[in-house]
Amino acid sequence: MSLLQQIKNNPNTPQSQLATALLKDYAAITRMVDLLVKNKYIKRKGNEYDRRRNTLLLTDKGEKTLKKLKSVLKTNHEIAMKNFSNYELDRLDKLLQRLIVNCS
Amino acid sequence: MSLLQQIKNNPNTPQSQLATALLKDYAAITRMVDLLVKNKYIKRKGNEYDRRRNTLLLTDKGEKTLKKLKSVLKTNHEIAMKNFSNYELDRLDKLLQRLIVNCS
DNA sequence: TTGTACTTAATGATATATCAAATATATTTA
DNA sequence: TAAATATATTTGATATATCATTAAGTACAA
Repeated sequence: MSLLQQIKNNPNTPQSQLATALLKDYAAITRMVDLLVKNKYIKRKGNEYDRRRNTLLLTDKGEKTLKKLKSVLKTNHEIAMKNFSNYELDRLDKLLQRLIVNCS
Repeated sequence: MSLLQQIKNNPNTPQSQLATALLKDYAAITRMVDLLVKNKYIKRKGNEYDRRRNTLLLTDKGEKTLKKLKSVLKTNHEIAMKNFSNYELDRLDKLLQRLIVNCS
């Protein structure tokens, strides 16, 4: 999902950057892209200016699926956040941020 | 680690229970046990009363490693929890519990 | 007792991740 | 500009997880 979204936002995002965004390594991204291409969610095109790179384009199927995914994820998010006030959400966020800082 | 600890606490814990504890499936446990046996952290013995089951025993190597692991994990825990008061910890715990309930 | 259903663990097929090495292209430098 | 270096992606070997199936043992009712 985030992969499709990222690709949609910028078809020229280098895969290295996708890897960072998804917390995976390059190879994992290559293989995810392979799968998405194989299942016709995206198309791989050569990048015009740097022939090492790929330009990745969502197909119609990819666009449709992304829309559906978004709606499902929105619902899930609402379910997860049920009965949380903005204040509590902020509190949780801050506590987790501190945990992350401690661990890094 | 939790696997070694569980085994140490009760060599007769059925592997299904280990699976639940580690949030893995049976097959994963079988393979982890295989690996631990192969690398001589534990020994597999037949269970006296139910021949389908295994009794798993820590070797000396397993015991030693568990001790080291514990100390490392303790340190990590302290690092992660640095500057958290008991109150904050409780707060975090409660918020996360609610999240879990919402999602289940 | 025997036949049926349930449990426990192991295995096979497959999916997805990593690390290390290879490949292809771009960029820098001598 | 040629050679060295750097960057982007892919590929191969391997690790670890899952699901579905199988095998072996147990329990228990007819």
